Amino acid sequence: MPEMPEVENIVIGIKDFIENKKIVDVEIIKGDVIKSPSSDEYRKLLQDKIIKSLKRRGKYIIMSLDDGRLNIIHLRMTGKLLYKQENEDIDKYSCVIYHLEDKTKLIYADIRRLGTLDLITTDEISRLKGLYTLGAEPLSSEFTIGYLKDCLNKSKTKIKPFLLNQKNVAGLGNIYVDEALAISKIHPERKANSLSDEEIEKLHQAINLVINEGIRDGGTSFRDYRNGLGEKGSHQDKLYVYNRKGKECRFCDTLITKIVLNGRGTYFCPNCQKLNDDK
DNA sequence: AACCAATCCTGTATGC
DNA sequence: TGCATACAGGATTGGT
Ligand SMILES: [Zn+2]
Repeated sequence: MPEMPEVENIVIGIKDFIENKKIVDVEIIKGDVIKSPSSDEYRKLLQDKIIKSLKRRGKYIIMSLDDGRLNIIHLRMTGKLLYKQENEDIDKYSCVIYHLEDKTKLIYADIRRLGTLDLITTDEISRLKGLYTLGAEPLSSEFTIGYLKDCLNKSKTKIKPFLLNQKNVAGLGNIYVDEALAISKIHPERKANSLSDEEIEKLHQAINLVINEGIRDGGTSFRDYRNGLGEKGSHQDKLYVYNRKGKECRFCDTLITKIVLNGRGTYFCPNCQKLNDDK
């Protein structure tokens, strides 16, 4: 469900409410989302710990505890992190509830339960391969045109799967990749290493643009996404191609096409985003 | 090493 | 209505 802008909004929205608060109890309803350690250990290790910080890296949420451990949360497709008063009703799909010292609670809820919770020490981070191998963050000083160009030239795959690979750019997902390719007018099946310098520059700019606007709009809410306070985002109203099959391209009025690429629904304008002979 | 299809899981939409 | 099928903001696994 959530890509970088959605995760960023969740973290920014609730961090000030939970930082420096003590976890008085951990209630485990659906323990299969806890990947490590065991559910019992997870609960015991978090009990009476103080949340020192809540941060984001890629699509991961990193909760630091006062004993140095890290509670690593990944929402995958339908995970939510919700902050509520202790007397408020909880989501039907709640999996884990962190009860805080001030009569509030943080709830991990997940319809499909594809999301993951891992409680680790700092020297165990390399065990979480997905987190350890993340590439540069959009909008960061590390994410330069040169960085993108180097990664692209090392790749033999198509540009869309390249951008979905978190080792290249951290935090992009299916929506924002299609949007960035639409804005930079690049066909999703182009080979990553076939892009011209001009196209790489436009793509770099488009990635930063869609991520920045996604964050500013509070994320994209199609069905499940809500921020940490249960509010919808508004970026779904501004999309150029994603989920717009058969609708008019906002640049040229051609109808948006949908294909399946590496198992992911993929939207593009067949007029603005042409496939050259270098495929 | 790197790519890609299958897989995890449940809910919703669509078609017959 | 009932049932089957496809599909969904993702990442890991295993085969090639
Ligand atoms: Zn167009």
